Amino acid sequence: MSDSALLRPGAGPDDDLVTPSSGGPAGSREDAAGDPRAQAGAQGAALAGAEGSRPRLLLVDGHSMAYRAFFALPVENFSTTTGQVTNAVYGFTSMLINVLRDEAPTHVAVAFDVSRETFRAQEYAEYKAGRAKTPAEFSGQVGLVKEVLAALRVPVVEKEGFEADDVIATLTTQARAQGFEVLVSTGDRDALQLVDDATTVLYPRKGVSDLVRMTPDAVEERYGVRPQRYPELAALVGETSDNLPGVPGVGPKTAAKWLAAHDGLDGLVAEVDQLKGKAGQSLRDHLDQVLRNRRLNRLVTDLDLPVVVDDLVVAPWDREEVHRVFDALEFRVLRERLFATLATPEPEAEGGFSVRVARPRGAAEVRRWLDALGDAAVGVHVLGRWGAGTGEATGLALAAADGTAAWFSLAAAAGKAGTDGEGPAEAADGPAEGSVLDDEGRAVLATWFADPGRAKVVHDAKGPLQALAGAGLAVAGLAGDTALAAYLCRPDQRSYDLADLALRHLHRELRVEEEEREQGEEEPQLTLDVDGPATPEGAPDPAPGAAVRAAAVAELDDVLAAELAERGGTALLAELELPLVGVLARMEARGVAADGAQLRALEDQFAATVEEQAEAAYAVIDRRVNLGSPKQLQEVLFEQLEMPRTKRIKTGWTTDAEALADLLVKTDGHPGSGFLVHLLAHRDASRLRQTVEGLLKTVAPDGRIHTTYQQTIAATGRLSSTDPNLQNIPIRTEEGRRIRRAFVVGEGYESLLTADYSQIEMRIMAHLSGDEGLVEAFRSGEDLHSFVGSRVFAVEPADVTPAMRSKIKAMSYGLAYGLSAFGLSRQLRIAVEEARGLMDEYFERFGGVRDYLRGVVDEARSTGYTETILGRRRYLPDLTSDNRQRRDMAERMALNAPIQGSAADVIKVAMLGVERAVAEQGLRSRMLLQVHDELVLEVAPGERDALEALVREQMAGAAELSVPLDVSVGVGTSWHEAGH
DNA sequence: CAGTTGTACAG
DNA sequence: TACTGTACAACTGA
Repeated sequence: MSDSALLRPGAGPDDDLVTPSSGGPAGSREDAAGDPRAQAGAQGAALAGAEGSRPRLLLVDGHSMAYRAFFALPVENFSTTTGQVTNAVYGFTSMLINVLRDEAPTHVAVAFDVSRETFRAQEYAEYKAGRAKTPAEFSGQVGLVKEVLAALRVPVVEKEGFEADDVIATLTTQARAQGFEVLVSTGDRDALQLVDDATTVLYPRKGVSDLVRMTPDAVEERYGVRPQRYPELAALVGETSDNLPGVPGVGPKTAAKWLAAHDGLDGLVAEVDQLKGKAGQSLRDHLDQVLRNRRLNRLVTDLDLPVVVDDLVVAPWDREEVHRVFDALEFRVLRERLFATLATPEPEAEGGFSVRVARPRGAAEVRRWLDALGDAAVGVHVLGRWGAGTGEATGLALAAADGTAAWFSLAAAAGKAGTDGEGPAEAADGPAEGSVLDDEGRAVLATWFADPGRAKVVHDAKGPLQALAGAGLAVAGLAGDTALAAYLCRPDQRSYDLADLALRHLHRELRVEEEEREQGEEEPQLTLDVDGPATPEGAPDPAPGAAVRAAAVAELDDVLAAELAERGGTALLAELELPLVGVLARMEARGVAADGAQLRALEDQFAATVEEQAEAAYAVIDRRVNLGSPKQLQEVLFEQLEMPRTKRIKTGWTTDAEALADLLVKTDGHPGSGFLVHLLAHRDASRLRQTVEGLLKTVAPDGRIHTTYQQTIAATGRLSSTDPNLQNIPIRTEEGRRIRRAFVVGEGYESLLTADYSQIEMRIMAHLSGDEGLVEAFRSGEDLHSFVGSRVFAVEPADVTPAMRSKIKAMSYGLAYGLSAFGLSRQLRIAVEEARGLMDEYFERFGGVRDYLRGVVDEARSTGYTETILGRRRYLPDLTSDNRQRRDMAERMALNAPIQGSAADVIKVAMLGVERAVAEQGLRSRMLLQVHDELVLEVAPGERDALEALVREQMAGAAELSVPLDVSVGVGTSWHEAGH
C-alpha cells in the first residue's frame, strides 16, 4: 500500500480501514465518530436497496464529476461566508446523493486521479497536455469533496500513476466476475468501453444532475458502435480532452462505418490498404497515431488495489462529521436532502436511556427521594418557558447519571406551555391534581434547590433557572452546565443541542429505552415513549422525556468535564462562566427602563423623514420604487440614471452607503445625484425607525426592556444580546444618540452609571506583546493614538494632527483584525503604497507588536488553537488548510481571538466582581447591561459615589496586566447622558 | 413559508 | 482583501 492510499474518514493508522471492527467500550476514545461500536452491525443497512437482490456497485470518477460541476454551477452562487468557493463540492455532493437515492447501490466507491504522472504521460508526453491549467478555485475543492466523502463514509480509492478510470475499470471487472451490477458515474467517455449488460455508465448530459444511462444500446445509438468498440472509435476520431488527435477528415460516422465493415480496429488495420478516398489515405498517414491512441485509451483492468469489491459495502455515514462538514460548507439544503432522502443510519446511537422515574409528591416522599441521591451532581431538566428575563416552570425532572430519576409536577399554569429554548414543547402535566407536588413537598424541594452544597447540573441553565425562580425555586449550587462546557471545548459550533451532545459524547439517542417504575410506585398510566400513547386526559406524559434529559445531562456533565479538563478549561467554567449564568439571569430580569413616549415620538419623527425623503427621491427619478430593495435600486442607479457601476456583489453591484457616498462624489452635478442624497437620508431614517420600532415592541409591561444574553454564541468568548440586541444601539450619529436618550433610569433609582474600559483591546495587545513602546504609551497616561502617532510620524505628541491621529487609530485597531495594507488603504482612502509605508513605520517603532502577531499565528498553527489570558481556547483547523482564502481567514481569526477573547474574559471577571461587591456592601444599585467593554448600572439613591468607586475598583482590578486598565465612568438620567 | 442576501448598527 | 455579533426587508425557491 506504499504507493496507493485508501482514504477513510477520521481513520487513524491503527484503524482497519475497510472493515470496522466491533468491540471496545463506548467512550474509550475521544472521537465519537471513531467509536467502532457505533458502526458495528449497521453496515450496509443504511443505503442498501432491496436486500437479497443482485448486489450493485456504484463507482464514481470523483475528479471528473466534480470538474463537471465546477463548470456547470455559477461560482457566484456557491461560496461560503468565508469566501470559500463550493460549487464543485456542491454539485458533486448533490449528484452523489441523488444517485445513492435513485440507484440504491449496495456497494460504493469514488476514484480519484492521483497525479498527471501516469503511464500514459510516459508513453506520450503530450497526453492531456494543452489542457487549460486547472483553475485554483477548483483544486481547492477536491479536498473538500474528499471531506464530504469521508463524512458519508464513502471509500476513496486511488492508485499512484493511474487515473480514476483505471481504478474504476479494475473494480468493474472484479465486480462483474462476482455477479455484480455495476454503475459508473463519470464524465470521461473512455469509461464507455466498460459498458455491457451488467455495467451502465451514468454520463452527465448537462451539468451533473442530469445523467444519461449509457447502456450498450444507448452507446450504439449514439456512437454507432458497440461499447467494446468505443475506444477503437475514439482512437480514430481522437479525444480532444486528452489531447489525443484523431485522423484528419475522419469523424464518428466514417469511423463507425469502417469498424463495422472490418470487424473492428484490428481488421481495419489489416485491410487499411484497401480503403478508398481521402479518408483512407488520411488513416494510412496517421496509423501509428491511431494505434498509440488505442494503447492510451485502453483502461487498465488488473490494478493491484488496496481494496476489493467486498470492502466497498455501503456504510452508514458519520452523522457528526456530516454536520461538521456541511456546516463548514454551509450546505443547509443539501444536508436536509441528505437526511430526508437517504434513511438516516443512526449509527452513533447504540440505544436510548433507561430511567426509573419516581413521582414523589409529599414532603416525606420528596425528602426520602432526595436523600437517596448520592453526592454526585444531579441532572436537572425543567419544562416550562422562559426568555426576556422571566419564566415559568411547569415541571421538572431530577436524575442521577445511573438513570435514577424523579418527576415533579409544578403544573400551576397548565395548558399553554411550550418552551423557549431547548426543552421540548409539551403541555403541562396532564394527570389529575393528585400528581402535582404538594406545598410541603415543594418546600422540601425548594430547600434542596437553595442548598449550595447540593450540586446541580443543567443544560443551558440560564433560562431554566429563571423558570424555576418563577416557580419559587431559587437555585444555588449550579455545578455544571453542559451547554457551557461544550461551548468552552469547541466555541465555534453552531449550537449545543442536548440531543446532539448526547449522541456525540454518550453515543445514545435522547429517548427512553426502558422505563421502570420505582419500587412502591403505583402509577398505572406510565408510557414508554414521550410520543407514545397519551394519558387518559389526552396529554402525553412529560415525565419520561424530562427524566431522560435530566439523566443525559448528569451523564454528559462527567464526560464534558473530562474533555474540558484536557483542554485546560475547568477553572474557566467553574470560576467564570458558571457564576456568570446567575449574574446574566438577574441582569435580564432587571431589564432597563425605556421612555415609551420618547420612543414613540422618535418613531413618528423618523417615519416622517422616511416619507419626505422617499417622496423627494421619487421626484428626481420620476417614479416610485421600493427604496429598500437593492435590486430595484440597481436598476434606478445603473440603468435609469446610468451612474458608474460600483463594487461587484453576488447579485450585481452594491448599493451600500459607502459605495453610494463614493458615487455621490463622482457624480456631483449629475442629474441623479439628488436621488443619492435623498436615498441616503431615507436609508438612515428608515434604519433608525426600524430600530425604534423594534425596541418599542420589546418594552415589557413593567416599562422595561429585557434583553436575552447568549453565552455560547461568540467564538471568541464574548456575550451576545438578542431580542432585542442592546449591544448595537446607535451612538455614532446625533440622530442615533437620541435613541440612547430613551434608555432611562427606572423609578426608585437616581441615575444610570456607565463604566467602560478605554482601549481595552489595545491594552491587551500591549500586555500580550510586551512591546515596550506600547506599554510605555499606556503607562505614560498620554493619549494613546497621539503617543503612537508621535512615534510613527516622528513628531512631538502635541504636534500630532487630527488627521495623523485618525490614521494611527485606524491602524492600531486594524492590526488586531489582521488588517492588510490594502484594507488600510481602503479604510483611510489613501494609496496602498502610503498605507504600506504607514504600516512599515508602525512596525518599525513597535516591533514587539509585529513579533507578537506573527508568533500568535505560528503557535496556533502548531497547537491548533489560540488562547486568551484565562486559557479560553479557540480551535482553528483551517490554519493548515491548503486553501488560501480559508487559511487567511483563519489567520485573521487567530490574530483577533486572543485579544477580543481576553477582553471578554476581563469584563466577565469584572461583572462577577461588581455583582459580588454590590451584594457584599449591601447596595441596592444594580448592574443592567453589558456592551463588550462597557457596563451600565442603575444607581440607587445616595449610592452614586460608593457605586462608582466599587465599579472602578472591580473593573480596573479584573486582571493584572503589564499596563493599567483604565476605566471611565459617566452618570446621567439616560444612557446617553451617562455616556461619555 | 423557510432560507438566503444585502444592508447597517454596535464593540 | 478587518474581527465579533444581531436585526430587518426583500427576494428566492421548494
